[in-house]
Amino acid sequence: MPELPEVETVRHGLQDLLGPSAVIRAVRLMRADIRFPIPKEIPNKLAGQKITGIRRRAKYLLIDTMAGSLLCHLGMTGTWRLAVPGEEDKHDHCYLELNDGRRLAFRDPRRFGMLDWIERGAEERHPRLRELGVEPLDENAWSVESFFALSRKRQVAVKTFIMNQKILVGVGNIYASEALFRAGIRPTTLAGRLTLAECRRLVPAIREVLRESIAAGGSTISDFKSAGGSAGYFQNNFRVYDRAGEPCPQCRSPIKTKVLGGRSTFWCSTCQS
DNA sequence: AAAAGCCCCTGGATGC
DNA sequence: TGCATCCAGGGGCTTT
Repeated sequence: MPELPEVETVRHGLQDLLGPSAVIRAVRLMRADIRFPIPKEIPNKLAGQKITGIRRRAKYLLIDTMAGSLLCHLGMTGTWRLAVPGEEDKHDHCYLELNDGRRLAFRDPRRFGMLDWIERGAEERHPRLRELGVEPLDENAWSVESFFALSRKRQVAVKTFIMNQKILVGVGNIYASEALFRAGIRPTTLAGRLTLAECRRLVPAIREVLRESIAAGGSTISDFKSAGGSAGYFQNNFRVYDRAGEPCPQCRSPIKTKVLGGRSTFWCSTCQS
């Protein structure tokens, strides 16, 4: 589900829900593992801690306290919601019980998500965070020139390349197709064959589609919701994703689809060369 | 080092 | 209504 805009939407929603002075009274873990084992010390570490901030890094959420951070990846189906009494679910894996009586629930039916504990100051040593590429919306960290340089000699399709979290973070299967359409580049183009001119279109196209989606509250497919419970509407703005056979919004020729690197891919063979 | 394939898991949509 | 099949926002791990 969640690519950068959705994770950012959840982050923002959690921040609004929690406000500046939320305190965790207790943590309940309902299972020992989801994708990976959930550290058993999380309840002890978090009990009594004030939440000092909610951050996003790549597709990860970090719930910060003075003791350390709860690291969370939403996988495909992970959600954080304010729990509604009587709506407990078998896929609720973790509850954060707040001092004000509210309960935040982490629910993840497919269990592709993760929860981990990062001791304060140990963030840059975390094995999952250490290997991540640049934040595409960080104007200082990412540029056309650095992207062009990184792509040299890479024999992988550009769509797979921009979804590689070690290169740049946050772009998943939806926004990869959308950004390449906006840039007029075929998903199957080898990354190493991108011209500088193409990179000059692709870098801003990635930024543009991510920003637009964040502004729309992300894309709601199936049941994605922000932590505050509202749905995003960027799915209404998809130009090619999940539109196989429909007319291209620019030229009316039918949108094509094929599986690339195991993921459904959508493009216009007239507008993208 | 880089690329390709397989795998984890549940549930919804579709077809018979 | 039931059952089988396919597909889904991700990414780690193993093999080539």
